[in-house]
Order: sequence, then structure tokens, then C-alpha cells
Amino acid sequence: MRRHGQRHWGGEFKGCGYRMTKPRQAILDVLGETDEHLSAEDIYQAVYKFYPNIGMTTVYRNLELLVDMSLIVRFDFGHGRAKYELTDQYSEKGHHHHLVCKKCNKVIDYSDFMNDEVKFLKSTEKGLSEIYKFRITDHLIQFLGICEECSKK
Amino acid sequence: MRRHGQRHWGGEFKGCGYRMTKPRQAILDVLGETDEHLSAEDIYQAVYKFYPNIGMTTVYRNLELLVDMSLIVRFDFGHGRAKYELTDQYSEKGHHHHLVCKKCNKVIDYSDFMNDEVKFLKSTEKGLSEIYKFRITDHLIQFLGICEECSKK
DNA sequence: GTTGGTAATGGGAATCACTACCAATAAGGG
DNA sequence: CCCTTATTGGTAGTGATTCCCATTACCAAC
Ligand SMILES: [Mn+2]
Ligand SMILES: [Mn+2]
Ligand SMILES: [Zn+2]
Ligand SMILES: [Zn+2]
Repeated sequence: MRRHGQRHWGGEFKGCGYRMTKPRQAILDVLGETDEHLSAEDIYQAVYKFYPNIGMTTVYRNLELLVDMSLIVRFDFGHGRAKYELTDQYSEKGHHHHLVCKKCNKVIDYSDFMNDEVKFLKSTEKGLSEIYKFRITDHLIQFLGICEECSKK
Repeated sequence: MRRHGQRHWGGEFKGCGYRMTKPRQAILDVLGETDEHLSAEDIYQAVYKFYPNIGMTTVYRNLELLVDMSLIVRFDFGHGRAKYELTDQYSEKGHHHHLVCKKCNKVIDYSDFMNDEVKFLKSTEKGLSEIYKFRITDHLIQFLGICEECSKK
């Protein structure tokens, strides 16, 4: 069951009443070994290969838990199924946002121009939280359009 | 069937093979008379009050059409059902973005600090489209956090 | 090592938003 | 008014996600 490249998440589960289990380790492994944005079904399929006892219910339940624990993030790109990624701090990608193709639904990660972004966010978040008494904890920035391949057709 | 405040959309349907029908007018009316972000079900309920023949299927079908025609916009906030709004140019709100409360799922419109946004978008979009050969047509910006009421509990 | 309590699992049924299908209806140009 | 064709609305799916519940894994205390 122990495989290559797998990370130790014990610390994150200590003291909060949760246990590190095989399914949880497996789900985190799968998410840690890909660059893609995986759906619950994708994750189920991938985990199934080395842990065929896994149940779909367990995948969904644990995805929810891991989101609550902020180990992973859930995205609703509006393509029918939710997608999941490791949180910035646990991912090699680090803080990034998405380009989403309206035609083929491809999602491209980018982390360019973060300086401009930080400048923009700093002033905007401050202003908004004062005006609307809203405690901002997170932001979602994405650009929609047509990807390179799709623009050729 | 003709009611107050209703707008003439004839022009938008001319010449493209589409017809202006009662359900379409009704859906646009409902969206034109609210400040909220309505789901298909919300719209069905609202239309039902003055046009009880309306069918859920027709609502879904026309929402899709109206999105294609760019008269309305669809948002997937990840709360289970999609929400719809008039497009910026047809809405009193104009161009705006959203604050989304993680606790109560409330969505607040804002259009403050658009100068900062424009500055940020201009440089970022230009850079991204060059690097990724991606033709950007639209953007999605939203801030997540805890709204005023929810922070009191 | 055994026990007891709680966390976690996984299979199947149930939900819920949304779609496909199709016969019946109604725009709207001529 | 007529005809063509877009559109409607009911019913029966679909597909993703959640609920329920009996069984199992884990862990700390005897
Ligand atoms: Mn990503
Ligand atoms: Mn809005
Ligand atoms: Zn594409
Ligand atoms: Zn709230």
C-alpha cells in the first residue's frame, strides 16, 4: 500500500478527532501526483487501481472533509462536475488562477503577473471589506475565452 | 399579459430565426425586475404567478438560449444550482462582481474600485493572451468570505 | 490482549438539478 | 388567413452527489 512519492499528512489529522485512513491517503496521493483538475469520478478511478475496495461514497465524503480541512480546493467550473486540486500551499503549483476555454472546457493554470494581482487585490479587498463589512478570506479570478487549439478550428 | 416595466426585446430576436414568445418575454421580465441572482426554479416560480402554463423545460431551454444570445449570464457559485442575471449592458447594475458568503451563500453585487480592476485586467489579459495564445473574452472575479450577519453569529 | 466507544467505510437507495424526446401549439412572414 | 417552422410543455430519463445503515477499523483504557 505504501507507494512512491507519497506525503505524510499525519500532522494535519492529529488533534482534530480525524484519522488518517487508507482512502484519505490514497485520495491525497492521487491529487499530489497530478497536474490536472480531477473530478470525484476521476479520483475514484485512479484510487481504484491500487485500492479496489474504495467506494464512491467514501470519495465524496472525504473530498468534502479535505476541503473543510483546507488541504484541497473545490472548483465549480460549471461543466457539470466539481473539480479538485491540492491547496496552494501543498501543491507544487503554488498560488495560481485559471484560464478556462469556453469551447473545449480545458482549464489552464497560470501564475504569471502575480505582482499586478497582489497590487489589485490589496487595495480592492481593503476597500470592499470596509464598505460591505465583509471579511474576505479568499478570491476567485479566472479568465474565459478560446484556447489555442480551439481557435484553429 | 402585458405588464408594467416590461422591456421590448424584439430587436434582439429579429433576423436570427428566433421568435419572441410569451415564455421568453416572461423570463426576461422576471430577470429585469429583480436585483437578485435567480435560479431556474426561482424564475419558474416567478413566471408561474402570471403565466401558469409555463413548463420547467421551457425555462431551462430558454435560459440556455438567452445565455447564448448574451442577454443573460449564468453563474455557477457552486451551491448546487446555477444562477442567472441580465447581462451588464441590459441591467441597471452595469458591470459588477460578487462577494460570496461561505456560510450563508449570500451573493452581494459590487461595482466599486472598477478603476483598479480595469488597470489590473488590462495588463494581465494582454500578458496572458500572449503567453498562452488564449483569446480572452471574459473574466470572473469574486471574493469569498464571511458576510456581516454571519460574522455576528 | 481484550473491551468499548467513536470514526470511517462502502453498498444501495434516494435526491436533485438538468436533458432528451415528442406530439401538440403558436409565431409571424407572405 | 395560411403555411412553415420555431417553440412549447409533459413525461421519462441522466448523471452527479447525498442519505442511510449495517459493518469495520482504530485507539485508548482496562
Ligand atoms: Mn488549478
Ligand atoms: Mn450579480
Ligand atoms: Zn479549447
Ligand atoms: Zn453570510
